[in-house]
Amino acid sequence: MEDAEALDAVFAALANPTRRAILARLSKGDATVNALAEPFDMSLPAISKHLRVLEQAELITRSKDAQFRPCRLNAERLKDVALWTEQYRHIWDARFDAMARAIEDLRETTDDQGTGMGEDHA
Amino acid sequence: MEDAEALDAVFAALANPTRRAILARLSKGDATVNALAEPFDMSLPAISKHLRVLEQAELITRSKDAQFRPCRLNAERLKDVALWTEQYRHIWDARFDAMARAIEDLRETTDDQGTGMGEDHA
DNA sequence: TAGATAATTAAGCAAACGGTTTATTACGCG
DNA sequence: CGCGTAATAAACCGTTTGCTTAATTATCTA
Repeated sequence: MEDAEALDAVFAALANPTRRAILARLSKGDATVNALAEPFDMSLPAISKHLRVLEQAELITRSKDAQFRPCRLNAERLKDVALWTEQYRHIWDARFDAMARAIEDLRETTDDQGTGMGEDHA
Repeated sequence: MEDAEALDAVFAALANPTRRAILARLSKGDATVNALAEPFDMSLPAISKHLRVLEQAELITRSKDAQFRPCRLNAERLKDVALWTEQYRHIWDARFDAMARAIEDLRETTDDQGTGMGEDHA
C-alpha cells in the first residue's frame, strides 16, 4: 500500500473521465463490459482497454461468468488516494487549523493557569 | 470546482512520482525552480516542464522575484481530490457503514412522525 | 559593460495514450 | 452443428508525455 508505483497507476487511471464514470457506475453494483460501454459513444474495444487500465491499477477486479466478464469496484485503491491526500489536509482544511489552534490554546492555558478568558477570533 | 476537466488535469499531474515529490517539498514551504530540482537526477528543463504541468492543474502558483520564480503549493485542488474520493468512502470505510446504518435506524424510528425528509429517486 | 545565475524556449525523440477497424476467441443455445 | 452474443487481440494512427541538449531571455552584480 501507499507504494509509489501503485499510486502512479491509480492516478493515471483516474485521469480520464470515461474511466471515472465507469468507477461511478460500478459503485452502484457489478456490471458486464457491454453494460459499462452502453452510456458511451465509443467502440467496445476502447472500453475494454479502459477496463484493462483500471484492472492493472487494481481499481477493479474481473471474474468469469460464461462469456461475461463482470467487473467489480475495488475501493482499496481509492482508499489509498484518500490516505495520500490526508497528508495535505492541514493545508486546506480550516477546521483542521482551528483544531490545531484550539489544542495549542489549551496547552497554553494549562501551562500557566492564567485567566482563561478574553480571546476573540471567529 | 469538482469540474471534470479540472479533475483530469489534477489526476494526470499527480500520476508522476517526480511531481508528487515536488508537491511534498512545497508542502514544507515555497521554493525556487533550482531548489526544487536539486534532489532529482534530471535536467532543469525537465523540472521546468513538470512545474508547468502542476501549474496548469492549479496545484501550484508561481510568482516573480528578480530572476527567481518561487513556487507555492495550492492545496485547493488537493481538496478537490479528497472531496472526489469521499463519494466512495462508504465502500471502503467500515465506520462509515456503521454510521450509515445508525442513521438508517434513526430514520426508521422517526419515520412515522412525518419528517418530510428526502424520499427515494428514479 | 561584461559575467554569472535563474529559468524558459526550441527542437528532437522514443514510448505511452486513446481511439479506430478488422479479426479472433469463447460460450450458450436452437 | 451453426449461429448469435460477449469480449479480447491485432494492427494501425495521430497526439501527448517525459526526457534530452542547445539556445535564449531576464536579472543581479562586479
